Amino acid sequence: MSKNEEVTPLDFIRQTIANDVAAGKNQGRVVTRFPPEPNGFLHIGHAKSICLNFGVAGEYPGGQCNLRFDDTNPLKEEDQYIQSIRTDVKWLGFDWQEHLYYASGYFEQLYQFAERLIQDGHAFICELNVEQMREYRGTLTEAGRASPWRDRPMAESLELFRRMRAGAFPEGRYTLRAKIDMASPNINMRDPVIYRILHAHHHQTDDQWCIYPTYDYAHCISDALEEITHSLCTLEFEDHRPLYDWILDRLEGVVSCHPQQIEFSRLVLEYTVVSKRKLNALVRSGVVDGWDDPRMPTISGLRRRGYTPAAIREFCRRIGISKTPNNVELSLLESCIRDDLEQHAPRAMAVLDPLKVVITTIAPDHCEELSASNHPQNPELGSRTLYWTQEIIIERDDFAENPPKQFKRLVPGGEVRLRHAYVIRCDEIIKDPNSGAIIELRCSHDPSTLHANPADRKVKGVIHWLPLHRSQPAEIRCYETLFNTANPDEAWQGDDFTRLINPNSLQILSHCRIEEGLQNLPAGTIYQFERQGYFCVDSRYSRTDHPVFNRTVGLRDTWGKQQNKSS
RNA sequence: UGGGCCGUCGCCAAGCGGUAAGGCCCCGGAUUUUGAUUCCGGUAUCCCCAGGUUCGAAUCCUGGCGGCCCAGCCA
Repeated sequence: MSKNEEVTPLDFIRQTIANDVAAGKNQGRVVTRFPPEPNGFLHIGHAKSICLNFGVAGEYPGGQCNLRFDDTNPLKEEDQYIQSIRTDVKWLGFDWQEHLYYASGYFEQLYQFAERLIQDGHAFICELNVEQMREYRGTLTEAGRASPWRDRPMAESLELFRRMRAGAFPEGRYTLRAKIDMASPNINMRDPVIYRILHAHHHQTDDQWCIYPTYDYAHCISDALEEITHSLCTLEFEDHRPLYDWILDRLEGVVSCHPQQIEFSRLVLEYTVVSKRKLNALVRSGVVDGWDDPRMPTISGLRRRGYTPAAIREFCRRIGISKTPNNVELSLLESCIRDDLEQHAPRAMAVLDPLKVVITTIAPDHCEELSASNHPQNPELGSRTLYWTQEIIIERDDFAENPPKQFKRLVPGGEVRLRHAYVIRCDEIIKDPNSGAIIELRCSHDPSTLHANPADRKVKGVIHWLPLHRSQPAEIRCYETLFNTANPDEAWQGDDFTRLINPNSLQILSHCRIEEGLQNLPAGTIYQFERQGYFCVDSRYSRTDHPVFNRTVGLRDTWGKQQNKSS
């Protein structure tokens, strides 16, 4: 490999898997799974897991990644989430092929295995209620006490378990517990509940069941039944691995596969929260207009904002996989979307805050067709026609009556180039006699400057513009971070999060103008509005007679940065 | 202060006993009809700290310090 080739080193999980494959473990197969619970929308943190699981599987011939809904708690889950999760995973560019599964699809087997555990003396029916169980569990520093039902005869537990399934008892009356070790320093091993009674309708199994397995019990067995080779999950499940292994060890001979669980640290992204509870609170409070609000870190929010699957995948590649507690800067995400859009987004012009300019050197009925390329580096994106007319508009802050140092735009008596058009000189400022506000500029143009720079002088600035009458009105929505603090998760206390909300997170500019031809684009279409940023047609509010664009991300702005520093 | 895990540049992150990759951010400079892009160049004598082993340690050992996770019949 040559020196200047970029080499992405394997993360520790990929190293482990590569070693396993090389050693012929699992007959060299690589099978992973992405196991969301259908109780909410997928977010950027899930994207990390999706990219890892599907990504790794895709790196091996015959590699496979299952999409499995971890639907063991009917109280929290809904079918609509299943649909949105499928949509989002596909949109991200991944394919589970025929491997779509549900933990609920294994309920019968799970039940049979539970009977087996009881028969083997590894599980018992307990009658402690929630409070009692908490008491018996002990604390982090003190061992727990055995349940009085721990030594219930096997046959009695089995009988009770069967009656539980038959619906003979109310919720909470009994639980099935694994018989492990109440003195374990690992609280997960203190006889954890593996089945509970829930008289609830399940979105997949209807009313077939009134007992449901817990995550710890169902997850490892589901993995094993699917012959997962590497079960990748986040760090908070590290303490559950002994239980994962314990259950599969007890079922050896009945379940032939024992996947290896490996944990990695979950994504923490500046200025965002991803807990379902908090995301939900934002939606319910009306601070955002739904799960797909462009300020939300959900996949659907990012999509509506204009983020591309490729950019999100690249982001996940760049953040890497490790066990280090992390706090990724937003600038990394932004860099990924800029890199993608820089190459692919066609260019156009839009004026967000118009200032009228009259070109005094051409006739009122003058309309000249100018050709403008759609991408400075990629001619394949073609070109379009711009109309050079007497009345045009420019961005209000591209003119300064009293310019700051280094200002390269239009100033009284100064010249500036209009992008794809001529060099103009500002000859006169028209102000509102009452307010003193600038309402119009009168400029002359230099006809020799269309595709050439003047020979005798240097014009340093280039600004964007639009013909007043041959442009269209549009609404443009500019976003900032939803929160005013980089670590909203820490700052979030109780449910009073309103003080954490950035009042400028959404700015609606309703008097913008865009090029003709941009008012009837399909939702999601992305353009770069030159000198400003990347914008995409909003999927909820945009209509032909009222185009709405979302600013995905601004262009890198060294001038603005400089200004901020000096002010 | 029970158990588990983690500590390498502002933020991610390689490194696996042979003398600190890369990306993002940042700072210079060149090119530019986007103050964009692109392009060059700069940015850890040091790897949480202290000892030790070794010809040689970010990597091994010992002891500290700091951070995260766990006491749901959630996942």
